[in-house]
Amino acid sequence: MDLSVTPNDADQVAAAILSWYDQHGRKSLPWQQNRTAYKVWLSEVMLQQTQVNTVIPYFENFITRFPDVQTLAAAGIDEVLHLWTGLGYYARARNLHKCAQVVTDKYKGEFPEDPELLEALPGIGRSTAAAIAAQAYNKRAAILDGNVKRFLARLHCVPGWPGQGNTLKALWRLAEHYTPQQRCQAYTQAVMDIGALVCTRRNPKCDQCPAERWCAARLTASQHDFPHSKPKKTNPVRQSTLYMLYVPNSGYLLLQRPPTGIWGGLWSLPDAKEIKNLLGQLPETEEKQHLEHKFSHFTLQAEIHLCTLNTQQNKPLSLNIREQGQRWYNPEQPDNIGLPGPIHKLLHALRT
DNA sequence: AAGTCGGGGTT
DNA sequence: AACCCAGACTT
Repeated sequence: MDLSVTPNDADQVAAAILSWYDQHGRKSLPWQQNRTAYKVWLSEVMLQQTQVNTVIPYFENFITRFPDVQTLAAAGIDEVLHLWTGLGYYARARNLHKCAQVVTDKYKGEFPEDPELLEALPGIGRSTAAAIAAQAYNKRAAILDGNVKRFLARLHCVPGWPGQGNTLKALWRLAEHYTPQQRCQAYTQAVMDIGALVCTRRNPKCDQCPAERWCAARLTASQHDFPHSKPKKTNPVRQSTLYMLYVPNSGYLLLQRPPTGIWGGLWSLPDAKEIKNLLGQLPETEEKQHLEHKFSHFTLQAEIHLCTLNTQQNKPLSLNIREQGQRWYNPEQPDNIGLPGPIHKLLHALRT
């Protein structure tokens, strides 16, 4: 690893990157139009571990429904999760909602400019705080997302994979080193664009890169060795039994999942234990389906039991009382709630 | 430091 | 099928 750079080098590299940005950088992304701190923040949170093209329609939906931070703060969490459904990492949506309320109440609806204050807000870490400060307020702050990690790891042949402590520390040091005092908004966008469009994971377009002449990996033809890839491990399989409990004229029973854990805050099907708590016994199954869903860190295999309850059996479920965390879901008149993709698919697959 | 938390795009 | 994506948060 070559950390023997001087401030003078950093200025030259930053100047080349800024010049590249003026010619080739992205300037028409939705959150770059009529830029506000609210739009920058919303986009940055959505873009955490999520690709640009995936985010765009969600961003548009959110801006239409919640045009400002006060509107988002005043909304119900179920509607926020509903609009977030499919984006994944639902803690982001809960933190987003909470953050909107803090900004509305504590900061009178104006996001702070200081990265340290931004980082204290829920759902905003070091890189996102810097991105908001730089993009919304043109403040000098270094970002380090996946794009920049790859770009810097190659530029200096930084060993190790970025999840490792010392590797991450070296990358942050480089990120701070190259971030210029001036035009930080453009620079920040530029390094992300270079990572996304030029210094790609495979087949990087080094001949188009403004930092080619300084790149240690390019010099040694070792672009493909950096950054080192994450050590892989096999994902476990978790098995479960879920019930599609149907009550005529009401719908399917859904339970709200606890705020933390998988599908946190979303509405899902009850498992056998939950059904037994509610009914005292397991109902007779009419039909079974198999569900397999792959998460990034485990595979879910579930047996789906279809059951219909007659009116007499309804009583233990307090049909006429809307219990906290329980609801009846009618696929023909769906509620605006957060519903995991595979559960939504199950509930809407029974079209006759 | 390691684990948890999604769903989708790309190859 | 494997790998990664505009990471944050908990343990």
